[in-house]
Amino acid sequence: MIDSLILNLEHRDLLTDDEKAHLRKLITLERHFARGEDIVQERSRPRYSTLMLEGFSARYKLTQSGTRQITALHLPGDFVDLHAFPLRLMDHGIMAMSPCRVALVDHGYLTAITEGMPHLTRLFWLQTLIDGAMQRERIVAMGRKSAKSHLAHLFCELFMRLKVVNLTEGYSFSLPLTQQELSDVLGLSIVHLNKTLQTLRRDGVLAFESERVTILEWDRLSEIAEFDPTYLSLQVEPR
Amino acid sequence: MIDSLILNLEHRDLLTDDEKAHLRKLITLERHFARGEDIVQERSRPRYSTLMLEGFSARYKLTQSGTRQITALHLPGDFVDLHAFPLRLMDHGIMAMSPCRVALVDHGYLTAITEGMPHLTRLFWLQTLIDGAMQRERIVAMGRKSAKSHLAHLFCELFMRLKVVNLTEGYSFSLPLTQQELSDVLGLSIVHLNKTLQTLRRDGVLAFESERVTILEWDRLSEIAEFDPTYLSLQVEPR
DNA sequence: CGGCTCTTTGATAGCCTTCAAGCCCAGTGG
DNA sequence: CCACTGGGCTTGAAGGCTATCAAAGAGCCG
Repeated sequence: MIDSLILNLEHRDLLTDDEKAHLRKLITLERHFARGEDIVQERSRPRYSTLMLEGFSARYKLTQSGTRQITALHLPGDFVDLHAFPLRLMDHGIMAMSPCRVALVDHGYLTAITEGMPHLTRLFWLQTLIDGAMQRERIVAMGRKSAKSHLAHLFCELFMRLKVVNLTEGYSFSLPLTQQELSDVLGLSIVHLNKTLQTLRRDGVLAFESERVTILEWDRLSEIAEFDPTYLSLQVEPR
Repeated sequence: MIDSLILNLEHRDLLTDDEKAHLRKLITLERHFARGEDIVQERSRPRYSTLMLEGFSARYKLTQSGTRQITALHLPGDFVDLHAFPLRLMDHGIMAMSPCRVALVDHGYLTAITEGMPHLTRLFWLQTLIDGAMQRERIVAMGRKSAKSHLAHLFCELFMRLKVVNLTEGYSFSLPLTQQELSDVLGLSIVHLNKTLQTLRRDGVLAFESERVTILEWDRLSEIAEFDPTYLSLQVEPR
């Protein structure tokens, strides 16, 4: 159940048995969301944080003109909404991109962790910092890379993150996003996203059909993306 | 000395005298950096975190082709590099954009805070989450707003943040950035940044000369920017 | 008065958006 | 079983925003 979160954390630091036990106690309340449903609404004040157990979700904002920008994608094992704990008031929404199963973790319980389990606190903090690092990569890609490179980068990142939680099969993984949704991640129009995707396919580095991505040539893809996984902090060390 | 950080935190939650006393003890080592100097280098493993006391600094990444993207600007009172504490290995650099005075805070001391001062820990965590919120705003602006709107948004944000630490005079503030540097923040070419800046000047909403910004019409500027300060978490409440 | 960096301007090219329409496919209902 | 329907995908064309190239003005410092 909670295994994905533990996998996520254990890729960054060692966990004691006691800490794992506490993590397992996190999940007292579970909820399901249908594709397209809001998991957390903008301007709400959640009293619990949500942890992804199954499915994909997205952090997003809408502009006045009604366009959408997705600022982050969240996978099983991501503590999606740890942000709401210190932030209190949500400045953005979180939507289920596929059928989702999530755990709701009461903020009172999180407060208790900050008061009694400093190491676990630092690891939770770390998770939100890695979110920040991923956002910085997105900013760099949006500002200084081509659409093709940006898209390649996104696939590289998703592959690495899904691998951590054992959701890859070889160089292939499930990605339940439409091209419209992908374009909202990259900040491109759907037409241009489609054409960019096709250049990657034509180059033979990638296949993407029926919600499944297969990376055909990792080396060329990561070269196109200028992908350097340092920012994902995938090293076990004392934190 | 440490006043700016305290101002920053006190705009988000109440601090006890004991907490303030601990904050004042943070600064044991102070350093100066010249404009253009690296405060923290990419791929380094800092043993201390840096806190801005005076001046502006920028978080940046370079691409293979040598272009630069600035992912965040940091002002006095910003705990710039709290990130390095749980992240350990820097995936980006931090550069002084003006002469800077910074405090170096030993990570051992921060660990002690996470172990003995849970509320202060949550407030430090909050600071990094606000950094994340600002990055999300940048992503939205880069992906779904025009250059003009994005630039206007940056000025709105800087104004609000500088106001918190008493570095504004009326609607005016010092901004020691060249247009080249501004263009690296927005992910635009310097030529286009210049032309965009001039449309804001021509509209009469803003003046920017000799490193000083004056907002002439806040309402119109924030309308152009679609600026909503919610993401800055400028509310005092229990965290 | 140079020499430097920063700013500004003009011209051209290209990436990306928008608009529009056709295609594919799965689900639905007759 | 098959036409119908709707969402998602694909393609083409035209236009606009932004990048690049180039060069001239402006301000500062030695």
